[in-house]
Amino acid sequence: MTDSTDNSLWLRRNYLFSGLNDDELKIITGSLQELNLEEGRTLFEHGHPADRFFMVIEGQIKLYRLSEEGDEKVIEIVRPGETFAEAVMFMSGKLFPVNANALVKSRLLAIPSAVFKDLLHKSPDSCFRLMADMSQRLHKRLNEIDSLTLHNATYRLVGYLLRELPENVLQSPEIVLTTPKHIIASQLSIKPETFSRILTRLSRDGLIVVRGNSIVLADLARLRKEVEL
Amino acid sequence: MTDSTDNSLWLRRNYLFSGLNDDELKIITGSLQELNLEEGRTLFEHGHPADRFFMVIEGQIKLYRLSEEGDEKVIEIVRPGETFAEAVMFMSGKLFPVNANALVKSRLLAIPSAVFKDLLHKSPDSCFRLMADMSQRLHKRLNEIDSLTLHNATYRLVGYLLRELPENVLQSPEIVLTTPKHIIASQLSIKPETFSRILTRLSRDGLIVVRGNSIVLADLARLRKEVEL
DNA sequence: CCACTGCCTTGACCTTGATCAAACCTGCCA
DNA sequence: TGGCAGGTTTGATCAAGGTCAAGGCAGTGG
Repeated sequence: MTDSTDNSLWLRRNYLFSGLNDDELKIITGSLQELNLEEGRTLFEHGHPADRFFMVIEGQIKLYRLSEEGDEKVIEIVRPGETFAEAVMFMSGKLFPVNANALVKSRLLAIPSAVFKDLLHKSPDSCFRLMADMSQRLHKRLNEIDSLTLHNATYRLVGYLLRELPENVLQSPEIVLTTPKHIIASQLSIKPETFSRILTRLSRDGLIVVRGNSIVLADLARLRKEVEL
Repeated sequence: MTDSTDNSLWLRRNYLFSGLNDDELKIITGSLQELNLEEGRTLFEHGHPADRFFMVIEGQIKLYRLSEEGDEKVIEIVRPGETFAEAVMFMSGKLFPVNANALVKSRLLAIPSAVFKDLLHKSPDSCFRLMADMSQRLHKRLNEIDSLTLHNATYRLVGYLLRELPENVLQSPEIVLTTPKHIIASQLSIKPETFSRILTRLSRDGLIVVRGNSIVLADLARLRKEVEL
């Protein structure tokens, strides 16, 4: 059952909307649209006009770019609770800068930019939240450029594994990949073959143990050293 | 002679401050600090606390990252009229995400984040300007990631040349490099040797004519085709 | 006017990761 | 249950761009 109460709960949970009062929230929930996407369906395409942004409720949305030859670079996998394309409304032209499609059956909320913008106009506080959000994204992109230019494929992969590790390191350091390996590879700008080879090398050296989608970080200390130096 | 009148002119000229009324502008000009940097001097370092952001009045500021081994990746060259590090004030931690130093003798204005933030609190309009600014930067970074992962060194270099070309294509399509070639190379994530080799190849093929810092784009049509396909 | 320094170019060689091709799983559905 | 499809692994080879080393070419200051 998805009613607007559910939706406001989802919104509330996200930092972007956490400062809104009940009236403001009602304006948003009243204006938003629920979308259901089957696996593989396209949400929008690079260069198309954008008049709304999105929050994922369920599933996974793949944001990616294509080269002229059709090569795909995955920019991000958006997961439940997260928003995307909210910065587009401030771009001149307001065109989506990436393609988006559903990696698996997904449910999302579409928030009309105009409605949200109205709200921002009246609430510097919400502006500040959005700016915090944007500066964080900016920082993430900077770090990606850094790791693409200053570091090699192994570094990127090990960095990814360590970031995937939940906070409480106490329990057994196991990661379960929730996305096909070739998608993760593309996010890291590595070809699937190379991705696989790096995993087998790390296994051979005893740093990790791979079984299917499960990767146990067997030697955290050495893995950490790998990305520090 | 640099007085506060001069400074407000510089500010006014930048989109970020263009919406401020005279009182607001006076608050800023009253709080800002002028900095003079000799060639090669460091303005700030990656990871250091940030409580202000900057506008370049004169000179060139190099923003860059360093790897553990000391390799340098130039993120951006900031030129007169442009601001930088204004997004940092919204990051948790508020640490500079890059290093900054003066490529040549430079003069800049330092704007205290707290003062500007106060102003933003009272002016959604200014917030919108800043958000436009940030979303544009976000887009630029995305395009850089795109060209790093989906395109090769020649593509990046040709793209750079075409972007450097002034709007009025009528006049002779000559570019004068205002920065040492190895700095441009680093911006494009190319080694100086490779940069040089690509230039000589493009020359040999008749696409450009290089003489020192001057590059004439001799065959615009073919150059454009190079980046489209 | 010379020599020093920093930048750029050129050449020979090397390394990382890409490409191409084939085999291998594993889950799914007929 | 058998076969098909998608994803993954493995092997052999390739190529783009990096590395190392040596010269060349200014511009600058003594």
